[in-house]
Amino acid sequence: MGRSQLQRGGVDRGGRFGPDADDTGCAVLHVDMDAFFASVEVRRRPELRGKPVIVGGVGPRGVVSAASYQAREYGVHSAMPGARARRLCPHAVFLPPDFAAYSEASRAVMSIFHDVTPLVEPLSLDEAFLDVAGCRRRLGSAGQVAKLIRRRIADEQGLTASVGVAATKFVAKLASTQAKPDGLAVVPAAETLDFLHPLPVSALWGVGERTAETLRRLGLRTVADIAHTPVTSLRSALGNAAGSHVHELSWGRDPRRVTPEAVDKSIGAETTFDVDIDDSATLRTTMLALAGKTAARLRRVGLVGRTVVIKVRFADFRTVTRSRTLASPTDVTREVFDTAWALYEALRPGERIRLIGVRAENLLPAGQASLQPQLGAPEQGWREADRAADAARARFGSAAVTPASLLPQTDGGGSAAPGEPGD
DNA sequence: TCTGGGGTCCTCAAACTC
DNA sequence: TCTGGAGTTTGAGGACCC
Repeated sequence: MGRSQLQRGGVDRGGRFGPDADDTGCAVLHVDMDAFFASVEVRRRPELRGKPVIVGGVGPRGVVSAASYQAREYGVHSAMPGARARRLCPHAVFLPPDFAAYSEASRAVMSIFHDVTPLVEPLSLDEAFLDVAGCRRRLGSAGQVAKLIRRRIADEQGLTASVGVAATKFVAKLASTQAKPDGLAVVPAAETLDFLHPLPVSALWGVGERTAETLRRLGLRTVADIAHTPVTSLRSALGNAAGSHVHELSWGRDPRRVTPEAVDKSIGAETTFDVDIDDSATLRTTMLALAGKTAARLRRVGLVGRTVVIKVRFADFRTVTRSRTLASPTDVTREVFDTAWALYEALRPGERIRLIGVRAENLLPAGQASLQPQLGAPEQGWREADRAADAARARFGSAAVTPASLLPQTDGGGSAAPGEPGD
């Protein structure tokens, strides 16, 4: 999903880069499910087949999470505000996201990948890289493996996927975008630059709206333009890392391997209020719920965080963050909340607030961390309370344990209701 | 047009350490 | 003892991705 609409054209899907192109030297597959969330909804409600279906965009400030190809014909795409999507396609079926269903479908698709190779690197629920170099004797060339995977996903899951086959991750990803929907594109290793150079700069990974505008001001419009610009000029325009990065990609150089296990760098939760608020009690209650959700997720995956970050977005969409690094890492709701709230109190914005968020960074495995209570703080008691609450929730459901301060109140204010508070 | 929620990575400045 | 410089850590912000 995402940017698929912006880099079409110029590629001959049936010929040079079609499903039967020469796949010598290609070992990387990028598999991307087509309109995944919308397709899962259509699969369980066949009466929606052929209709514009939009997942997300249902609340007053919601945005589109996924749109079926019928909805995309009206210009609807992901990340578009729901109100705009409704104007463009008023007869579309709008559905709230059901992440449990999408996760289940994702697990089924990923298990097909794991039947093929252990070298699977998921990027999100609906896409993954696969290294199929070791499959040749058992299953055939990369192109043949791609066809097999597409067929199994269709037969066993009733869903369609697009697959890109190339020598590198980055080119495989571009190829799958070109193949959409329900297609297969193979970029022969020897023809990588012919594939790459006509594409717009925005096709490059890491080039978003801002960077594309900077490059446009330099007169750089295509990947070929970037390739033929001195890397020093790119570095001075974009910064060292980004300048070198786009220059390397423009020559098809991408040394990253397919790496199966990714380590979490941060875990957090945030919520946007239906209406901007300045009521301290609502903010505090919401912050407690977000801290609880964050700490519960840390405990579930066995991690602790050393740095607590809060994010505050004001009514005018300005966003600030504040962070504090603790003396020892934590997964205790109370400690996450106390730190987050202290950061908020120090900020004391005095403006109406649109969004707040809590995040834990500098993560490490709970087993490796020395979890020491702060001076004077009964942390052990809080940790035990968290564990008991986790156990109760596991047994009786997420609503089984709720801090008193999160029980329904009669005042108005925000409508945020993040799940899994902690205490 | 009016912008979600989950993240990663990079840059820069200031503080700190050696 | 003071000082400067280099390297590291922390904090904040921004761009980007799905």
